[in-house]
Amino acid sequence: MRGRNPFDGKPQLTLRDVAEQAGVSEMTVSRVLRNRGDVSERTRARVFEAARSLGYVPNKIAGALASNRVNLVGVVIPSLSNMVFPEVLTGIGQVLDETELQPVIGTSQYGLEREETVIYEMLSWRPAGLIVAGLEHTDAARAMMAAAGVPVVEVMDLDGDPVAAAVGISHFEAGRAMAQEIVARGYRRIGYLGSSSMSDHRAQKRQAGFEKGLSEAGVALADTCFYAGVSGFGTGRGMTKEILERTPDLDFLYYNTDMNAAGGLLYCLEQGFDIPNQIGLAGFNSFEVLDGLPMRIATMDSRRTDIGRSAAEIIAANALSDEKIELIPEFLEGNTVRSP
Amino acid sequence: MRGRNPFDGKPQLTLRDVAEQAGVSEMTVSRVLRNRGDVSERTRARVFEAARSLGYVPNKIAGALASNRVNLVGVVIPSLSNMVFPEVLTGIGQVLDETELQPVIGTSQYGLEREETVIYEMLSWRPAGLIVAGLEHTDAARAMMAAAGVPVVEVMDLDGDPVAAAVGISHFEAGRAMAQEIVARGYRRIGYLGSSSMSDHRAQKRQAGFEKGLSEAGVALADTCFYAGVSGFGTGRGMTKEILERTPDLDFLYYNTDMNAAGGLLYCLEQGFDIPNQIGLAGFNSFEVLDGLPMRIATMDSRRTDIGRSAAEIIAANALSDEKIELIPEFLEGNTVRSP
DNA sequence: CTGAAAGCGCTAACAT
DNA sequence: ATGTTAGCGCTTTCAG
Repeated sequence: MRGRNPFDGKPQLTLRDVAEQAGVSEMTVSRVLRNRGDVSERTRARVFEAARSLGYVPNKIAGALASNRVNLVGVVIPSLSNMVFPEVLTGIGQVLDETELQPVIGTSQYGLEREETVIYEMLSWRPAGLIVAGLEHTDAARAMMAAAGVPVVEVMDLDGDPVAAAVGISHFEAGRAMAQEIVARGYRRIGYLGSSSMSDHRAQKRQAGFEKGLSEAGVALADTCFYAGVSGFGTGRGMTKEILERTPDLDFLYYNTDMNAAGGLLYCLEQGFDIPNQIGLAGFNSFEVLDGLPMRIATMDSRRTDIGRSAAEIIAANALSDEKIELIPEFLEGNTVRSP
Repeated sequence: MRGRNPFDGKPQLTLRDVAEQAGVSEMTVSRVLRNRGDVSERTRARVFEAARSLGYVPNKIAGALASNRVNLVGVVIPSLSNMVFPEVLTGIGQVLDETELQPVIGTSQYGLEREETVIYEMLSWRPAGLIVAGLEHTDAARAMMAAAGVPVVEVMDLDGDPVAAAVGISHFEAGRAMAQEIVARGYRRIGYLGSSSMSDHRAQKRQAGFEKGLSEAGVALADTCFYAGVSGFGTGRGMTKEILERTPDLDFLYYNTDMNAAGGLLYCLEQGFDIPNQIGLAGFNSFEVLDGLPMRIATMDSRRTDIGRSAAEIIAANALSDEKIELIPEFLEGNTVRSP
């Protein structure tokens, strides 16, 4: 019985019921309820009254089938627990709220197989568009996206080969730019702290770009530290303690996210380190919630809301485009790095 | 053209196409693709191959209309930006992942009118169930929920009059219990710091319960401080500074959420206050991300994941129940309060 | 094990 | 300004 609707025995109200109640045809009711075509004011009022009094709720399934229109936009992200994704959704929502379109969210839990399933399920509802986080997908998922017949936008990342349109930043370049900033400020004994998960492709790319940037400046990464599990103050604190005990002469710590950096910052302050002189810190992802820490962590704003807005605009324009929109992350100096 | 599907000119594949390709009837294809009824192994293989090679994606809209079944569960929450709601979604997801059901998320942005619209839109897709955060709704929304004909569960809160089933905690009692803990630990000059928004009904209830608990112990709230906007370290820090400058002899600060409490904690530590002796702090909502702060904030776990799981179980059982499930929040002592 | 017919509730297109 | 007709793509039901 699972998933049975409506509850057996309680038939749903149809246009016909409203039409009878109002003494007009189904078609007229349909027009009134959708504000289509000319209907006399008198009839309008009668229909609305009939619908209201019966508690009629239209059946969008039937409407969608008949009209071949669905006002849903599928959005596939890895998770809602990582704050970056709700922020992308905020941007999407800002734009779609101005339209008839509604986002429908699905999560892949960082699994490519699962992502494929979610995309398949979403497309089976024939949405008006699809927004998918990241560029890494199974072949089948890419094929579905390519054949969707509606606007598809991949978001967050531009380091790779998008199926269709894409909006994001280059995480590789973001890492590289951070390396340049750090080296320019005189740091030389640099550690990287990040996730051991291979599924965080964007963090991987930042790390690669970071190492590239360092090596271009003739600096080698002095040490790395990885964690399994979720980012957070405890994680950042633990990693920081570990890497500094192993390599005490580090003068800079670059974290995969500000959440971990915040934990590291608190640890370093407790240890009495002189930040940013003795040791500097930087993260990624500028989280508003962290304003109010004892120091402002140097970071790079990944422009998540802008990315969401931009992707939603492509969908709203019903543009079957394959344009790539590269946003440039903003370096926020904070006060955990020395001046250049 | 907005919302038009599929893209004009690219007709969607139908069962008929697959049937022709496989040389069987539409009905047989339908059976194979849904694993229904007996189909010979040979036919199955042929059909799967045909579907795969064509890249066929079933049309759930047509399927839902014909079968009167929809495997979607509507979930209406105020926002995704406040971490408590994604955590409820996590619990819902854990349970629904074991079934055919899929959550579809809608946000009300803390607006009752908007919530009504979202509920209406969701019900118009004839979902298999509906989960709505909170007990405060417009009359129209309550009427729709009552007449939905599918399981409806209100979550998070039990202080009020649910339409049907409800799972949550009593925020009033949570506030009251916290007051008792604080008074039992000898604090007497107590301040409350929270949101000025009337839309956060649950925080309002906690505050009311808190004041009730204090007055039962013969203690009056010494001061209050409210903010507009979002919770975060900066907000908590700012409120804390303000209330302590105005009422320097406070010996306890109770915050509406751990996020604000964390900002307050950092401020108090910087000021050199002796926590928990000179001043104690407590919040609400135990966020894992905060593990790793210099001290563990006393708080109450609002059992958000359990709430989500429990609500999803009612939906998954297709139970048109009106049972109320009260979960009891757990007091977590941390080390920002004295021992009793 | 497979197929044919009927229709889900609504809307596009064409009347009037 | 309103009504009529014919499906949308699928599943249910009933026949074989």
